[in-house]
Amino acid sequence: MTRSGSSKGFSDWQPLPGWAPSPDVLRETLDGGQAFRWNEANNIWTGTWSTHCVQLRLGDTGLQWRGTPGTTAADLRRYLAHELDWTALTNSLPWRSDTHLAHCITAFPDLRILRQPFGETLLGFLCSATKQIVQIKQMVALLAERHGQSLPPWRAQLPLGRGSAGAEPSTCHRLPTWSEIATIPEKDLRACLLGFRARYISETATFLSKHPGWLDETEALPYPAAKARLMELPGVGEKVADCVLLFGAGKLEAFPVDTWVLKSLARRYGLDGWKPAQVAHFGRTHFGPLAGLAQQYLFSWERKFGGR
DNA sequence: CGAAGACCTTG
DNA sequence: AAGGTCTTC
Repeated sequence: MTRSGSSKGFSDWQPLPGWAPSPDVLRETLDGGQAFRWNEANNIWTGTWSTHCVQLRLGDTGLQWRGTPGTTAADLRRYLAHELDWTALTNSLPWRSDTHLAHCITAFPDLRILRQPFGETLLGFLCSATKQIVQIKQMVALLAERHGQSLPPWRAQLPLGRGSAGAEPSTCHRLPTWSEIATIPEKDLRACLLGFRARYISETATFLSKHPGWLDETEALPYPAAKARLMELPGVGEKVADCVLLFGAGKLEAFPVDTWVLKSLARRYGLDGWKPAQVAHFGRTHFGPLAGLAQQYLFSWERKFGGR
């Protein structure tokens, strides 16, 4: 390695104009439950999606990035949904008539919704049932490490003897594709700490490998049709389908109702005792066509400040 | 239909 | 109990 400033096969640091989140909001966006493949060390975030591995840091001049060869600024901008005007989108939420929403927005300025690869998002949220983010990240990391292709630029760069065990997680492996997962025995999936989710993932993989194009077609459908189709998959209910469409397809009208959103609406909107389906209906009508973005503000606030 | 239980595993 | 889904009373 002779290029100055590079390490582990990365390019040099480059500015990424157009987004200036605080450290907390950067963390909330990358590691707040939308995605499960970002890890922070020494104020540097390392993340992987598709065949891309990228690092982000907040310097004096703003957000900077570097990536493995083959990863362009355009790849990163797409992942970060950089082409959307998030200030304008947030401004169009009904915060003027909703003081709690206004409060949440103020608490997480510049929060945004990621645009992750559709299939990988599905895999992540199939792992998510009754699990916390740390555990979901653990499962996904094991899947990548044990069953995903390693990303070439990193392989030769890994230190032979690691100083501190586990300091660098599986960020140098891509996730296995659905066709690859279809060939993995269920017991090997369970060995990745998937538990009962292993059967869902295995059956989904079998279906998807027999129906090439099915995922792409689903992603391209309008929200209601896409959601109905996703819910045909084993292990995909309302909540998972909405998460996949919101975080992996840019469908900002999707309004996932998990325990945090349930708590938020019960506590801050007086919807105590309402069931998830009722809360979902309230959310879509009250927050409008960008309900998913509103959901993310409520979710982040409730998790960070709401307690219990 | 709507409310419980089961489903894996770990902190 | 944990960011659910599916099956069964």
